Amino acid sequence: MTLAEQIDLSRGTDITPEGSDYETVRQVIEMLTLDYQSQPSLDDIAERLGQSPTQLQKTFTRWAGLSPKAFLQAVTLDHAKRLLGREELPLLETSLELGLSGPGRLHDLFVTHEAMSPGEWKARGAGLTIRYGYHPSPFGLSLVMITDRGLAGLAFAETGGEAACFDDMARRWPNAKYVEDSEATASYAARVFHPERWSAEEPLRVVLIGSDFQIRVWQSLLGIPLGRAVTYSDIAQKIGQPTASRAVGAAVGRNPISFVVPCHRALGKSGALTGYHWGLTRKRAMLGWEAGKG
DNA sequence: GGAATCATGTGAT
DNA sequence: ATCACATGATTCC
Repeated sequence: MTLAEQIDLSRGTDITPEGSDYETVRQVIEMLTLDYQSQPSLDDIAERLGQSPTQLQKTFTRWAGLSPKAFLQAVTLDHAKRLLGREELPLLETSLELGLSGPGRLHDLFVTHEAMSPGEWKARGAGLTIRYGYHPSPFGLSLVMITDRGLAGLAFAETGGEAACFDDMARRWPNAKYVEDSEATASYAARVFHPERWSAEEPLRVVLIGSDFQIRVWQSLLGIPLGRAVTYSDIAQKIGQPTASRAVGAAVGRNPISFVVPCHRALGKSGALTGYHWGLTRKRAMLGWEAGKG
């Protein structure tokens, strides 16, 4: 299925130009990653994509608000290390400090989160109705899942992989009742990828469905401001289990509300992007995209 | 710089 | 019980 067809399929969302640009961005990131030894230039890449460098320039500025050069820099290990920062400020202080510099910098104050009780978690979604729909996004086709308490799931489908994506999500809460309803999910989809539309007055409402440990990890992810990143061991320290960094990695990997709960801002201690449930390319794309917002 | 190896907590089976 | 991990530190080359 082509991207244009996917966008046609989506109902009730505004069709953003960013949505159709992702395919180009994805290919560029993959070429850079696969051929990192040969260091392909922008001209090389444009040629291989059958585009002119000028077209590519336009695509990047439209998609990320960044020139190709700045975008490529944003995707390097050096940049990731900078995101980690040097100083050892506790996360909350850091975010409050950065929050003073303007709207859109803060993450957690503009997202209200509510956790399911342990009992509800153990019931594996029994008694819960989850409505879902597919919508275009800057990072490919997204699957949005909501309950009446808020956004419960956000996932990404590869082209033609909608069913696999749905299964991946539905397995997490196997006893829930699933109803396709993209009219209901459209209002979430319209805001999720526009963090500048989140506000303290009208926060994005999310509901975390997971184990106690997972919820502690996900809450701590919500404290990472735009333009910053933390390591898995930072999170382990923060939740008071300093030797559990690997368990943190596992919990981060099971974050059901990707992007909104910014699990892409968790990196290895070296700055390496050690993994991403929806593909490392997408993690790079998110960090590059955010580099244009900060 | 790797590659190999170890200690490690959580959640699924 | 056992196993797979989106880790990280250490110890070899």
